[in-house]
Amino acid sequence: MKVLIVEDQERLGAFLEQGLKECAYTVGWARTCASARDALAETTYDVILLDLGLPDGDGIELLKQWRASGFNEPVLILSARDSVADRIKGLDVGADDYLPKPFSFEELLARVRSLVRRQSAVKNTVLEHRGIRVDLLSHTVQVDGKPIDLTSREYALLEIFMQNPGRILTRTLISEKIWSSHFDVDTNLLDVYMSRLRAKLEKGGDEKPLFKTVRGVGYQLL
Amino acid sequence: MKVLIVEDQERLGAFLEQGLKECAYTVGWARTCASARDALAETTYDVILLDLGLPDGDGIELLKQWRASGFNEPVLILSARDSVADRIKGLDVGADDYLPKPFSFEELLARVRSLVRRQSAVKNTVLEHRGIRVDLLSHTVQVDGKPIDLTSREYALLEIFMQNPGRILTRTLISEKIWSSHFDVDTNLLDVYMSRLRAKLEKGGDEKPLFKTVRGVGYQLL
DNA sequence: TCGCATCCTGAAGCAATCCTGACGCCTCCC
DNA sequence: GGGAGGCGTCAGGATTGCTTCAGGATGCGA
Repeated sequence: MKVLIVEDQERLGAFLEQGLKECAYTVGWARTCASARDALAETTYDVILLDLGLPDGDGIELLKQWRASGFNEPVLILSARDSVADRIKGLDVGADDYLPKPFSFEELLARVRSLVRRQSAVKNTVLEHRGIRVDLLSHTVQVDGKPIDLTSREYALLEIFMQNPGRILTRTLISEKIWSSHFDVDTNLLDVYMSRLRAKLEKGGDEKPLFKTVRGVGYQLL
Repeated sequence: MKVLIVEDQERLGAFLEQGLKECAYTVGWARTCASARDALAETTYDVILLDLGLPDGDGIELLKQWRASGFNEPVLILSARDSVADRIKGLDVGADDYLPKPFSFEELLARVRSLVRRQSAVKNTVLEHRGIRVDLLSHTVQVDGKPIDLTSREYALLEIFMQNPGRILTRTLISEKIWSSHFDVDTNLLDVYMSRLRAKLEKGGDEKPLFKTVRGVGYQLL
């Protein structure tokens, strides 16, 4: 799950970045309108946190342009301006939510979750498949009821598969989601992590393996 | 006192809303599973009234997911299904009470009051977990009956964990609660206090440690 | 069946993160 | 004014996860 922070204040930005990373979001951070545009041109994000007072232009204008050009990811406006008029204006030009500063991080998290959920309609908080349980909120994993320790990379990888059981996921697709856009192709990092996941998830028996390797293409969660 | 009604029948919902409002409850009303999830993500409620037959999913499933993700507000199931099996199923997945339709509003009120009382009774006095006793009123702590001296920071930290045993709490979330909001990210204050807490609370033996550190994320009270 | 491309996986270096003892500053209290 | 205790900072060492690498295994086309 990827979040783009558009915020020029160093402190607040760092705080948000850190906090969201801890919750296993992939985080991008743009400090200006210009770099926000660049960031969105490069990859897609699931949610955008948009501060209004930016050094090189107004966030409202930016949002208006985005919406005009058919861009429809959910946008959550963070702003010190909290008059009703500002709120209405923000929502009018296409923001999905409006959070006045100062806010508690907990509340921000709740709203981000709500936006993500709304976007992907019936997305569950718990994914279950072949005895594997992934709790998207607490980021915990169980296999046949037994809790399994995964590192954050391993978890991210597993989540992608659990969101798409049965589907063949290409290496590029996976790598892009886990290691952000410009991923070095000449590495076997993905292989290594697949190996670790299998080691941690697959039970001893000679059952059907969990992951199928599709040569030259990617992997598939069976 | 806040109550969330999850009910798709317009008539009954309106009736409940009206009745509860008259009794000075703050009332939220969700007509679908999806909006119930949103509502809970946004704020906390003191009691949830949950109807089972919802247009976009089963209430039982919803409740199961909530409980799985560590959500523990009291839930009162309202249902036309009243076989003993249904009752057991509901209570099994974590409902606190079960009220078969049709019911008198009088009775509903009584049960809501009872749930609120039960919860706040538990909430306001003492938290206990793995031999640790935290008295929220006097701010005193005991481990296996022996009183432990904690400084106020240490106590605040412990209280947060005791309010959420088993849940992974991110560093940002904790820091935000203990220190001001928008906490400085580049400090190891939290680490230091975790270290102090462990030193004071964990007993010599080689038992399961009390706190688990989740690298890059936060800590968890086991 | 051979040879090549691809994949698997253990080992090891590296970097980030975490732990913890030491210390200085501050406030409160005597 | 002096002492005690709490708070926050710092730094070195320990730990853990991330990444790279290399050698072997496996699959696939010729």
